[in-house]
Amino acid sequence: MTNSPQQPTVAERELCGLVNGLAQQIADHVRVRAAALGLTAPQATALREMTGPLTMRELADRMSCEPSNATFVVDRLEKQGLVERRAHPTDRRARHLVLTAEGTALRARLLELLAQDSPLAGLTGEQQTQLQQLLQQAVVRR
Amino acid sequence: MTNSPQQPTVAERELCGLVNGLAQQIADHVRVRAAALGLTAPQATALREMTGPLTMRELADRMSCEPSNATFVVDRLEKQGLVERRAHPTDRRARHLVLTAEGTALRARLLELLAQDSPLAGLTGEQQTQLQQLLQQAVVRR
DNA sequence: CCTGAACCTTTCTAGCTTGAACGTTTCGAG
DNA sequence: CTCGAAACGTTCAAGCTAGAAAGGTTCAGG
Repeated sequence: MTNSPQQPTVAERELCGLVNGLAQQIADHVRVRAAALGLTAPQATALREMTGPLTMRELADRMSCEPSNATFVVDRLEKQGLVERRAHPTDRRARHLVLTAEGTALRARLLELLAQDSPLAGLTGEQQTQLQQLLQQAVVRR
Repeated sequence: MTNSPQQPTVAERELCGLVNGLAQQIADHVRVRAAALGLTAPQATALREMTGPLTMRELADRMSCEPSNATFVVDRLEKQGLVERRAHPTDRRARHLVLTAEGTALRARLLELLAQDSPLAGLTGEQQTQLQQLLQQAVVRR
């Protein structure tokens, strides 16, 4: 009513497509680097997010997925001996995920690979900062 | 030479996470609206992109997925009587996807639902334009 | 004409993802 | 203390996704 009567929808659909396209581009980037280490893309994403001990729920949040999916991915990582499910020190409901020695080593190699040929190389450092601010504002926070 | 020396890697990982998080947020938005029409999220995305007759490859590109996946999704839409695979007028290798009357009607209702409660409501129109420019530059074009 | 490279689509397999249901544990209200 | 609501993680079914392989088609060169 106040202003901008009728052109939001078209651009918005394009915008969603662009976000999705870039996310896909990032996922592809992770996929090929992960394959070089015998990992799938979700497994690599999980490993990348393991900056320290996490609960399943925390990992799921970092991966932007459901907890049931985190269970699936961690199952695979555990079978490969990269992470361990330990008892949580203060909450018996929760698990404490920790990297094994192998997991820590593989994660270091993964981070090296992921740092090469960034999927965001088309943007300058300043533009990346700008993008980060916009995205932080767009993402719903709870 | 290729990149700036100081703070690229840490912020970049966060940036990728933000892009993925927003894409997930958009997908969730589509999912709930689509469910109200008896569609899944990928089915709704395909329907949304059917602005006119498309080949399977063109649809896959618009959905940012592999052609084999487009085959899967179109199979479902075809079973529901929403789209038809016709012969392509000039290339016998390709299929010509067209919406049925039902498909056209359902697509109209879908677009209405998707226009409500935008997942990008956290940004002003100006910021959305800014975001669009950044994303267009970031997405690899072939 | 013919041949090979490239393209369009489909099939198949293996893996990913969600949502609902479930058992366990925690926490606060009465 | 006891009860119920809520949280954590897992299981299961149904559906999505990529990648490799294969059949048919197009096109450019020889």
